[in-house]
Amino acid sequence: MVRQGRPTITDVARAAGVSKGAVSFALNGRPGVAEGTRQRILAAAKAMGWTPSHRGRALSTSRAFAVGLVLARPPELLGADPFFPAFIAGVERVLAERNQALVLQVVTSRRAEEDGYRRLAADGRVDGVFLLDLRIADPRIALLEELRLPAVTLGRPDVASPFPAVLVDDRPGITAAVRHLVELGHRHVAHVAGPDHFLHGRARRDAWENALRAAGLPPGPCVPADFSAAGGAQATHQLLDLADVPTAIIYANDLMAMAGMAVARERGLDVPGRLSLTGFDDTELAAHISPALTSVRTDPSGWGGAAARALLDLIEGDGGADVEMAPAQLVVRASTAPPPTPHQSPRPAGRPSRRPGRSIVTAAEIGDPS
Amino acid sequence: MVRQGRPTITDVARAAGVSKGAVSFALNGRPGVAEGTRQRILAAAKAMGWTPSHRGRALSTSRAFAVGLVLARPPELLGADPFFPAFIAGVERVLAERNQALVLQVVTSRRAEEDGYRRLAADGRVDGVFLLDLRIADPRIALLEELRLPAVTLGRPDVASPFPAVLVDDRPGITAAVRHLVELGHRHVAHVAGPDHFLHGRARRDAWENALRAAGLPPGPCVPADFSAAGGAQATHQLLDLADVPTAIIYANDLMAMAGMAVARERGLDVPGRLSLTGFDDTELAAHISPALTSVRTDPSGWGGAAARALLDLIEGDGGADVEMAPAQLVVRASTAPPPTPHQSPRPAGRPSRRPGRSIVTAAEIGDPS
DNA sequence: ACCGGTCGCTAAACCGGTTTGGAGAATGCT
DNA sequence: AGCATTCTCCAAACCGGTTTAGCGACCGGT
Repeated sequence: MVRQGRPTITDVARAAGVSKGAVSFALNGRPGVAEGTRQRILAAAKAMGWTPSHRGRALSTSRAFAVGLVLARPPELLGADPFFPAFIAGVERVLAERNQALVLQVVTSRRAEEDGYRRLAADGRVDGVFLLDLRIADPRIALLEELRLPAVTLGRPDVASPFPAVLVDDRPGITAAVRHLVELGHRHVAHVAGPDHFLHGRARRDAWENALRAAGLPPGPCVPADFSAAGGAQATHQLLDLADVPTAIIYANDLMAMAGMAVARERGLDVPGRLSLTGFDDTELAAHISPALTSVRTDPSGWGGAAARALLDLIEGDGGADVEMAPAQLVVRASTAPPPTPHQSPRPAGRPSRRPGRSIVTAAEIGDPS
Repeated sequence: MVRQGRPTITDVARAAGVSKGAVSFALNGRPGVAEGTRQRILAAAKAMGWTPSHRGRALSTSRAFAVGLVLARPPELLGADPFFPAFIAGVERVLAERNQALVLQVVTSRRAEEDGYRRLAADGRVDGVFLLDLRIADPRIALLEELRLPAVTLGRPDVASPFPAVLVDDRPGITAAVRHLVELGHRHVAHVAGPDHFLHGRARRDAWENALRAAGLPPGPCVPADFSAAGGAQATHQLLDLADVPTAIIYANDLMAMAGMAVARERGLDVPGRLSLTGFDDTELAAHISPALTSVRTDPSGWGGAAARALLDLIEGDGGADVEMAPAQLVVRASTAPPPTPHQSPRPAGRPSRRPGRSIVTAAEIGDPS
């Protein structure tokens, strides 16, 4: 009689002439099974192509062998932001090694986001989750605690958090951008920020402000936007309508910077001749627009890998420590140049040299098209 | 004594004074349980906050209550392509309604892709999968058949397929783009295509070729690229290096078109004065670059929703029919204009009027910035 | 009053693993 | 040899649901 369907542990046990328990022990490398028997069992398993049923295992061990990610960005932004796919790719690389799966949830409203976590927890679909896009006084931390759902945050929350964090620091990149512009002679450096309630948006803005102050300059105007191209364009219009037009704008992401570049062009302002622009993310496209966009390179895929490792370690019981990631780096391209009216370049104290060092690299070094 | 952990069906049964079976029947709305008893059971369940364990149910019903998606694009492309996030968002909307989850796998090599499906099937993690980016003679169809994994394809495969398809047709969009350019007077319309092995890349190319022939024009040069900005830039260089430089280029996606626009600018070619360009996807950014990009709008989110519905129906047993989606639409913006040397506009037979009809819309109509 | 059928429910088997308690054999030690 | 210890393995319980077989009560019809 031909057995139909997948073989079960019982079939293997019968074939190897042992009990179910023995097969389980042999498979999981537990002691208490003679080496010869173990080999015989494994051979039988392989012969009949048996893989332990994930469902059976999940039930008996109360584990899901999966982790979750709830994305709560508006759909139009999701598509434009290169962050998530890269992050997820990094996550997957690690998960695949450990035979875990990623359960994704995309929601639009904040209310739905909470439900998303609740459902993930209630269904026991996942053993842990990633917490991205941290917000000021993020309520999700308490929620996850209440749900007893292990988590790893991307960035350090501003509230007490029991969860390990993957420490990403956007500030050095922004600081380097400001310094770069100041060195070029800019004195009116504006900022188009991300939404106020995001911790990372706030961090970029603070870094911009602090770097300007450190250079002895007053922070220029700052207008918060929403990371979308439309928002970037609108913010740029606002800045260029000011009486005292900035000579440089630091955008919180590439998408807004690219839209801003178009706005400048439409208004007849040469970039970088009259206006310098910098982005953030270093999208693939950044190097391929004209002029090529000076941007801050981050490593979302690396973050994803680190976050996945941290989360799995946390779930396994060991780990729980924060992991620090390399700081973001400025990539200098063609969208930045000295300002139009040649100021006496202020040369801030210490005059950071432009050598490609920790936080500034040139386009050529990273293989940009010539 | 306080029960710890989540209540189980046994707890509910005890509380309601009935057997496990009765609770199960009541919950699932099966006949054979008196109305009064049913109410009592449901009340007890609600009182103690019981939700049936997904794991227990999965084991006993041999269902995963989840569907899978294996993404096999190179990482750098994943980030740049707005397709996936939008598709996934559409999928999620439907899955959430039906209390199903999405298991995502991102792989890089084609070998890993096959393993991805095999693992998904072997682990029983999903009840079905989506099949995207169909290729010529796609081997995955046979693989999924062998794995007995229900699937829904996006587009109609070129091989016999037992799976329902969500029929998306990129061709009308490309056809409209060609017609638009021909109407403007272009006679040398080139194409920067996607990779040859993709069915949709091939379809766009065929549409381009056929539309030109239909207009009585010889197909211009066509260079296949890889959907990346770098690829688009390189392809554009190739085209502009030709002795007979085309006056218009149709790109298979926005990303390549944007990179191409930058290349043209760097070479001193005015867009659209000397060269007209069209994209595909209608990325958010397309409307916000300068000049704004004429592009073909698709509806990946709608496709995702339709695909999810089709897949769930297939899994449930009903359904299995193909579902047809609205054709892609051309959105005319500022990157297209009459060619430099004013040809006698050939006015192809029938002279399709430019009224915003089935497959052409103007930027204003879709709320583009003025 | 008897009989056949339907209704409402319970007990138990089942899905496919993991884990525990203990039996029996082999080994070590005196 | 006798006893304690260790090793190897099995049987059975368990995870939390679904599903089947079947039992008793109630119903209407003759």
